[in-house]
Amino acid sequence: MPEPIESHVDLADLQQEERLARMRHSAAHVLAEAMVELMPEAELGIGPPTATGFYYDFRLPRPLTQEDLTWLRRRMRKSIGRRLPFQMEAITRGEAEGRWSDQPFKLDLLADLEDGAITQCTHGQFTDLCRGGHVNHTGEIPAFKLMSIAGAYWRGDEANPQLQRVYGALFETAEELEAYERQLEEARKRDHRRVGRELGLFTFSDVVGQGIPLFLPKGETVRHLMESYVREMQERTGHQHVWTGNVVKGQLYERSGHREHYADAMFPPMVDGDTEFLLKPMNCPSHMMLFNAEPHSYRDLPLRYAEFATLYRYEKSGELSGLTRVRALTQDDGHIFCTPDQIQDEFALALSLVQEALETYGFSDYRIALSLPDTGTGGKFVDAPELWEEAVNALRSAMETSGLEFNEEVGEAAFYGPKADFIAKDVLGREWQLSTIQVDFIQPGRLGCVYTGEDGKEHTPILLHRAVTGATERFMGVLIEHFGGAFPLWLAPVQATVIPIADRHQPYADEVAATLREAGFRVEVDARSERMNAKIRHAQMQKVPYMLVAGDREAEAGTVAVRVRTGEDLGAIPLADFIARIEGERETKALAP
RNA sequence: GCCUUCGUAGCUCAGUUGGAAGAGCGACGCAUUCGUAAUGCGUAGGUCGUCGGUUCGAAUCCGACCGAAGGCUCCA
Repeated sequence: MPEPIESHVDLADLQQEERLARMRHSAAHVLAEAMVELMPEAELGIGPPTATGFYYDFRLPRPLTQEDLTWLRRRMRKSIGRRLPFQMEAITRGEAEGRWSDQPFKLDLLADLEDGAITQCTHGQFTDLCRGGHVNHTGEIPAFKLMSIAGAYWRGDEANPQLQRVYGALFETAEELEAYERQLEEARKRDHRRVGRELGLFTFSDVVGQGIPLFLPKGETVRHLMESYVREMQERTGHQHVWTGNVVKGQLYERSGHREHYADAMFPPMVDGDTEFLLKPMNCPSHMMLFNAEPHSYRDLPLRYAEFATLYRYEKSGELSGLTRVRALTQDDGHIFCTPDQIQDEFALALSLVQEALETYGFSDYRIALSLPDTGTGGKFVDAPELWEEAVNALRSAMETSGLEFNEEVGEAAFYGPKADFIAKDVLGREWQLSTIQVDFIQPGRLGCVYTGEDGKEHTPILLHRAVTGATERFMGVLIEHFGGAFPLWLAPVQATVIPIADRHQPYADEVAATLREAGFRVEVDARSERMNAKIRHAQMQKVPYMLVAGDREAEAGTVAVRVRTGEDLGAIPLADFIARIEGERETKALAP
């Protein structure tokens, strides 16, 4: 008879995180119990806690329906009402294999477990292979809701069978659960796909193609401003801008090694006789060819090339998502050719550009991953241990000097070197990689890049790949959600709307607009035959930073009555004073008016 | 790519058992000339995603395709 091994825990004594994890994982057990009752043939996968609840994966004889979720929830409530104790027991491999002989996924899990470390958990009539971490009894499972049904591959691998995953949300109180649902609803309102349509920024066309965003005039204005900002920063820090076209012979990527590593992510080739052309999915090889166009001395280094390059990547259709995952993207790409002892300074310079940009956008909700090779296994990483070590040390040291917090992720490096990625979350909590800085000591050698050293001999440069904001499209998507569409003045596609109160004020409104345009501002006049209230409402919903009301009093005095997007009324201000105010705001790229 | 759900006007959506395609917002026109978040009246706008099938008859049922959303990471 197996021994009970988990003793009573006082939930109140636990850290909230641990307590929630126990509650969520326990709820997953109860879900599995209910599922087995609904469909006795169900094959069970895993049921871990998540950041907002839990899930459980099942292989089932038929697809789940909404009605099933309702039934499962009721059945779970029943178990919870019975306050069934969770009992952990150690069992032998033999016992486990006997119990789950008809449960292939449990047997698969069992194969990875050490003898003596096999435990199971029972509540009521239901027993699951389980490492532990529960509440004492089902009555301690608080407010939860079954949220959605999704497909998920066993162990996340598409070579494995696909299971049905039931997602649940779980919080300690009903109020918190409701707050979570309200927050989801709020997030949907900020979704960049929705805001992008409402503000007339971008669209998609079935006829043009999947994953190819089309930018409307206002969206292109924002794009252009974002890129101009990065261009200005790059010029200021010694980068030279270049341009290398959209199509490249496939042969180049064979030499660089990209074809071997990224073939799946490239559009199929265009064939001309016996030459293949590819839509350019990355710039590095092109920039190396630029480097090779001229002889270089060590005195030229570091040499910093930058390009706003439109790239094409054949992302899987199911992965495409708004502006954050597209097939046509524009990278603010840069390649820095340097000597090995310049790596650390150049990495630090790249870091400072990224930091400056993120700060300008008021962006603080991101994490930094330092991606390192999986030492020992070799595998996809090019074999050059001393170079890897040198590069990893330079990056670590630069990261530490910068004072930024970062996590090291082993095995995540690019095939050509280690890298640091800046990763932000969208409103739905999904993570997207933005800025990136990568060290490359492989490709320059493959593509024959050389410089003449102090010693008069040829040397191979080190290459730094870096993108300040990453892809303009993705960064814009994240920015739209970050600002909820209310861009700071310098970035707003329309910076002010002039609102004539009656038709007779239109000439003055036009005059105001002309003066503002002369000062370089983007201004619209709302000359519709609408009441002022309606025009204000429209400008508010379009998130225009300033509304300038022009009526008799203003026309008489040469002023504008200024309403800020925040709702604040600044009253009548001489036009020249208003211009001075917003010139300052534009100059400093102020986040708030 | 795969799983689930979905596709009706520019947008948000309604459309009963298969029996004459609807609303609000937006657009346009006319009237109104208004002081800080929606003036009134009117008009236009749809191959019901596409193609095929079942049927006397299809937005509705079936199939294929196209597209979109969520998921395929958080290790029993």
